[in-house]
Amino acid sequence: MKRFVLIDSHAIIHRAYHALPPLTTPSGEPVQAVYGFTTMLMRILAELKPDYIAAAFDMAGPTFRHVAYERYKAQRPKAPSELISQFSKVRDVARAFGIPVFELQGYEADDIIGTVAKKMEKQKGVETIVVTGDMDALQLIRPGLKVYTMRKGISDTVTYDEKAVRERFGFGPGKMVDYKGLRGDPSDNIPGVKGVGEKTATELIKAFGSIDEVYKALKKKNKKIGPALAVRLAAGEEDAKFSRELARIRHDAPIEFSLDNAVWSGMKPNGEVRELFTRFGFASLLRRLDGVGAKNQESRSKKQDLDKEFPLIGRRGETVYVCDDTFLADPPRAAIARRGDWYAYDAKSAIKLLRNAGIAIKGITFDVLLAAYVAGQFARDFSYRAIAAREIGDAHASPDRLFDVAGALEQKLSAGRLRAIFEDIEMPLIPILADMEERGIMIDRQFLKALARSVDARIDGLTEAIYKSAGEKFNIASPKQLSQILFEKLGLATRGLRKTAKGGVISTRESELEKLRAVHPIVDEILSYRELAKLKSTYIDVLPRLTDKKTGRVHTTFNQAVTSTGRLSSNNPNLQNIPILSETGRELRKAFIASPGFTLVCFDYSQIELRVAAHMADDKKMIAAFRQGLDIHRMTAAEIYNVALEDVTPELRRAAKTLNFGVLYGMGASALAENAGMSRDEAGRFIEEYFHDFSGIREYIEKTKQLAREQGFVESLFGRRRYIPEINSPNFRIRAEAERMAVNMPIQATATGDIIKMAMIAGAAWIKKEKLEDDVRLLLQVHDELVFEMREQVVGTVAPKIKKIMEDVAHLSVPIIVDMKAGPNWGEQKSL
DNA sequence: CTGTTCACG
DNA sequence: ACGTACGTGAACAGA
Repeated sequence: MKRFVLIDSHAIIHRAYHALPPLTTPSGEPVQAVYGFTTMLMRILAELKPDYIAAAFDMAGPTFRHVAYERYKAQRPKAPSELISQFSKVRDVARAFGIPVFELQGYEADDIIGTVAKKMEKQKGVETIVVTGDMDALQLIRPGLKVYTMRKGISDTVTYDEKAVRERFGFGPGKMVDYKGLRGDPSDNIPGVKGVGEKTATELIKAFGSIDEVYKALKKKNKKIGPALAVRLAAGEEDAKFSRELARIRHDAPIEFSLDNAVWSGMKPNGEVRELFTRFGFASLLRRLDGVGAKNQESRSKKQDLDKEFPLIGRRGETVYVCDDTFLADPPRAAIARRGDWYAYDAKSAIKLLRNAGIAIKGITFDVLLAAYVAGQFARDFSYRAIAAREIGDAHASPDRLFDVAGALEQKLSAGRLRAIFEDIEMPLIPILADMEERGIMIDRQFLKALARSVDARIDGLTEAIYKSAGEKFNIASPKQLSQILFEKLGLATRGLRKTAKGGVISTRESELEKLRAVHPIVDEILSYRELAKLKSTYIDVLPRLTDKKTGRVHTTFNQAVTSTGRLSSNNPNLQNIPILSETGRELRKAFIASPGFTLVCFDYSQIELRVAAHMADDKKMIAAFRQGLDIHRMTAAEIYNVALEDVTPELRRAAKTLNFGVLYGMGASALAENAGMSRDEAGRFIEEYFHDFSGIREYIEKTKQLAREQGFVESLFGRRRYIPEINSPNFRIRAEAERMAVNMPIQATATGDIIKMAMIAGAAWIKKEKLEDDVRLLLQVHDELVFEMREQVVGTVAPKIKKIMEDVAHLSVPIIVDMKAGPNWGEQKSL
């Protein structure tokens, strides 16, 4: 089977233009779209290895769509001149590569694509792959035609065939135009039916198959279409049909096309390409050009001199600068340079990038990203550009100025104990996180699939029930529509209900709906629906997509420079907020499994924040309680209610627990009342009593606020800082908010910033010392919890040791206790 | 692109 | 009378 690659240049150019930062040639002309197109082209050539290739372009001037519909793309601002100037450069690149270019006055690139794709239908034995950045092309998919496009940015690519479209949308490629006709597309100014969004359009197409069938059903008063939706559909019939035609890619453009003119016989680095790359400043691509075709994989041995293996970008005395393409971008995604030691911006990314190339880097001593994060000040933006702008006044500093940036930050780390936080905690954590990310955690996809089916069935049932209770169909996921149904149509009482923050609309959040449970059966149904829909769309549907097909593992990214308290955060996917409380949530956790031969072992710090608070506040009563191993919530309840420990009821304990945590965050009487289900007065007395009994905590809160006012920042036990300039704001609300942050930060930072990170480092060091790397692997960190997988036979000896290391990593005036649990997966864990 | 809601610690 | 409990990431609606 031969392969024909058809490039939608226009879409790629737009995508690259928006996805990449503004890169320029040495003479200052914008070229990021050209760069993006070129890297994409080179990747396609390497990855897809085409036998035939062609590129379609737009031509300036109106197209038939403009003639038919004057509002078409009217709202879209005219392309900026920085983009327009890049179109011809991209054409030059395509020509220099020897790729035939197709364009036609009055037609867009995708119409040319459609036409060529149509002609290819008859061509047997040739598979067509359309490369684009535009989901519209999915309508072209058929047996023998796939679409290669980008999920986000330009490097995250995905190939759609018929099956993939069905999985993603629930219907086949042939239905895409009908779908878009209903849904519309704001970015193309395609109206669609007003009031019908992605979800409703999907449901309609799934149920009826096409716009025409939807309207036939509407006329026959099909029960699947509720009254509200029926009104919207009726009003939008013309729009729907017209939008469908706008969305339809044409396949009758008058062009001559023959495969014979599109033969690709491989990349031959020629003078023309070289000349262009030089002119555009594509230094790294120029070097890569030499590698194309000459596949000398063995030369990538680990011992290779880095200078030879990686594109140098400079040398100054003893200093060597290394980079790859991500370093050349502006700002670079990662950077690394050598001056005796290794310096880096985002060392974790650099380590992973180099590792993928078969090169192990050890001994990175200074990460500009983390230094800037630890030095903190008032900054939130830690992009290379922002840091460079702050530290050396040059937002466009190239990576070879890393040392200058590092030098400036080096000074700032002299403040307080910041250097220790940086050198002893953040820097050593880097390789540990890199390992965790690369290792990933195994997912049981069969299990997830089964769970998806059962959750789906329950959602369908609830949807039916809700429509029935409401007397009409509506979008349950829309707070606006839901509010309208609940409070207008069904007339549920709104007294005492909260309004939303900005819109002044009555809130439909869970804590409000909770109050209406007894009033109407629909409330319960909605609550259950919400829970399941959230679980499905956020976790169950997403995890399989992010799971590596070959290894069956998901790889999160731990961000080390985001939070204001020194915590890590996790994204893509976020594995720090996997449900646990609800029954279905726990079910989901069962999908996270240990590798074959391994057991999942979890260690969590028991009430670590409260223990840290007792220590930092030096609160005698609380310290005594922890030392005696008392149930702290029970003890709090006994104290403030003035009852004996054994007389504390579960209700009292629950209220005390809310208070114990609430106080750490500066909770007020009204919030406590709301939360613990008591009156405001009662809550007020409760808090008063609390501070009377735990006077150390009260004094600590006052002292912390005072300190924050005086120095403008607060500190963790180990000297991590958060600057809070708003602490002296004349605005009460802002000041109060700042005070709560000031009180909370030292505790949260000490417990879930410093201590757990120190434990990770100590644990990793021990594992290494004992040469247990193959048997014991840290997989996840969830703020006060570490998740390992351990080979079954070592659990008995290793787990107690890890527990001990975690408990001994810091010495407080109260014991630090770690609870251990183990099991075959994350959902079924038994205490060890 | 913002607001709302909700998952976790 | 009010938005008053801290720290995150993500999906979705609607403009």
